[in-house]
Amino acid sequence: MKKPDRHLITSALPYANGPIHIGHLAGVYVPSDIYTRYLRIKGEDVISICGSDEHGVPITLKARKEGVTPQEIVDYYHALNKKSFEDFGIEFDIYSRTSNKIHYETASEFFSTLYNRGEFIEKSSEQYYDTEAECFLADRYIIGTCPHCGHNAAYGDQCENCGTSLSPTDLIKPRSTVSGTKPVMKETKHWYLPLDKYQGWLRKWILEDHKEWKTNVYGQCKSWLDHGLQPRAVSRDLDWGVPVPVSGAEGKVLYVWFDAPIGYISATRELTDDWEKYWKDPGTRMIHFIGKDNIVFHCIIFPAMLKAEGSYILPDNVPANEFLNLENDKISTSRNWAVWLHEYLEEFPGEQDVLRYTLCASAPETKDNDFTWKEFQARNNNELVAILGNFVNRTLILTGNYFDGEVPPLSGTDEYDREVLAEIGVLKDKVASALDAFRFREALKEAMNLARLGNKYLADTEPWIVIKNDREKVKTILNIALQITANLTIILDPFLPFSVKKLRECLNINVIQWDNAGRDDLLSPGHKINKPGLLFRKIEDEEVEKQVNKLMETKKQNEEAPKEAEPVKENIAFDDFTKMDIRTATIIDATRVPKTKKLLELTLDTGIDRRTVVAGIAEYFDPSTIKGKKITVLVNLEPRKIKGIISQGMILMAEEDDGNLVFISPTDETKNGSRIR
RNA sequence: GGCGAGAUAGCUCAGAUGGUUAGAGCGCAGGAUUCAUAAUCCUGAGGUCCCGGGUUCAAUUCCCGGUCUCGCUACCA
Repeated sequence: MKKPDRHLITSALPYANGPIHIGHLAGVYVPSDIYTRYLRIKGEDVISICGSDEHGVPITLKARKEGVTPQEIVDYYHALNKKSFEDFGIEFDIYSRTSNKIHYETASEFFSTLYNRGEFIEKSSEQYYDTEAECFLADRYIIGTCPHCGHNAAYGDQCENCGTSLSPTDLIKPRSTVSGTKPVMKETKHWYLPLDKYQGWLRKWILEDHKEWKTNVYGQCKSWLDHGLQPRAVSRDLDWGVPVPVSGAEGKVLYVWFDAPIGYISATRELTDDWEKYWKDPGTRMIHFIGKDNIVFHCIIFPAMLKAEGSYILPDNVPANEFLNLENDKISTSRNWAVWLHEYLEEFPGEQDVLRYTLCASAPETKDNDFTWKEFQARNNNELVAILGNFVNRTLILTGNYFDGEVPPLSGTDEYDREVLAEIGVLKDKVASALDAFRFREALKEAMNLARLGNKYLADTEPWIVIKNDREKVKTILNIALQITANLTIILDPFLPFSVKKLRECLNINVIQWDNAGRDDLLSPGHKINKPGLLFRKIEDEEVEKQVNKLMETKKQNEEAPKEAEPVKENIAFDDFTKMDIRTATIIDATRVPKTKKLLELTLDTGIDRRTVVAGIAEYFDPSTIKGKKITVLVNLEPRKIKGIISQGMILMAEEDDGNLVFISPTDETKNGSRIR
């Protein structure tokens, strides 16, 4: 492979509606930072780009809920996250944001270029419109009754109660969250990027030219390509975002998926006037660091955009990671189930490297992985303290004790000495080839093996015994141990920048470039080292217990008050109630509806007749166990065809907080068809 | 339901274009050692390589079918 002239590293733009947590770090920012630092210490031309993604509906919703403007929301999280990254040692060359003027300009220009060239399709469709607020309603702005679970505040894209994904037209009794009124369907025009047009070259570019991409990435792309790509809307009716730069497009903005990746470009423009060199010169190698939820955008959609524009380079690789769980549970911002970066930085001051190390050592590279505080403690105490910190400490202390802190000369090596010295170079190459292939866990393990090698070397040569009758030999031994230590400052630099900085101070040396790793003369004889300080401290049981308790407390709170009390629906007239004909009934037969996950076809004896009802309860009940069950049923619901079966009525179910469903059954013996009122 | 990824030692993961005893780190057990934050070093125990078929002289590896986990997607009360 030809060596690139320069590197452009991008890290997924974090969405500015919440703080950064360990899942973000392990999946995206720790690997991207390690990779960037690796290239830097190799002396490569590299820039690392990131910033806040500040548009999109969720931010407008959060703003509305908190009674502030979207700008205030993004200002808050942008500042918080920017500072957290800085404090954590994630060294972006720029951490920009998509509400910047330069981003508006860049995104508008990008759109206009494609627009003028006729790359978009214009299409009109009917969408919900709020006549009072005079605006179109994004899916999330519409709430109504969930057709699945009856939850009366389901969003137009998803019901948060039962997790079902919806479209706004599915909602029963939709209402606008803007004005509270009932929205009407109205025609609106949008622009679409015809992804299908790029299907051919995407297929070749990914499936043939990039077989080296990670299997999860490659497989996901193949799946999309095999399904066939569809045109995708690039605009939305919303007032928060980059306005569509076309006359007659008032009240329309660029869809956030279109504007966000352009954020990489605008951030680069903000960073340097030379930005085109990084984005348009084929000598640049672009790498996107992302999580698995972003694969399709970075491997298919953004490249299609860049290709359509024509003057940009395409990514060379997209090393997407899987997800990180926390103490056996999915990380969730809304459930507060996370280790937040800004909190970690406060609670473990000066210990950035411990988290960097843990997250890298068990990064979700090939499959989802679990973070536990116990493992965090073990990694710190058994590896950072016991292997790395300890080796460095004993070397420096021995040098202090025997040679008054001066590097002794290498005075004659035996075969074992030479083997050990040679091994340094071997390990360096292993670290490099692992990093080149984005295998960060393996790279870190090999880097730590250098410290292991040091410990073994000291144990085998026993300078504390040799000193008694062969001082010359001890000079050689400690020289070698010190050379290993100096090599550690190079090889560990990308992973543990804070500790390596401390170590350099102890050794009284400056940054040494990567290519020098493997050498046995990094420290010259007579060089004075400083008094050693400990690189890492042990983390006590109480500290991790405290963290676990904090999580347990969160869990408890979630269980006790898992939901906001559901608002009581608006009052209805007694007549409305009497319109409903609810009866007791018995389930006579139940079978699964083929090719569905949730549906059961029930045959009921309602006392009036026998009828068929389709119910979405298959996930909770085995058909064979509910036959003969006494239940209640709404019998005069308008019949509806579901999966080709006419459903005549609706079973009444109580839904518990965890989504579990319970039949509403009479507690005493009741004749089928008894009316409920 | 469709698609993608995964399933290997108590835990986290490597690995083999099929071929003697399947590896590493941590944890565990025993030993050595004391320069070092009781830290290190050595040795050892631990695996029906998810299950069932098939191909083969030989399968944990290839093929077919299934189970479970995660994700995307569809259908949907």
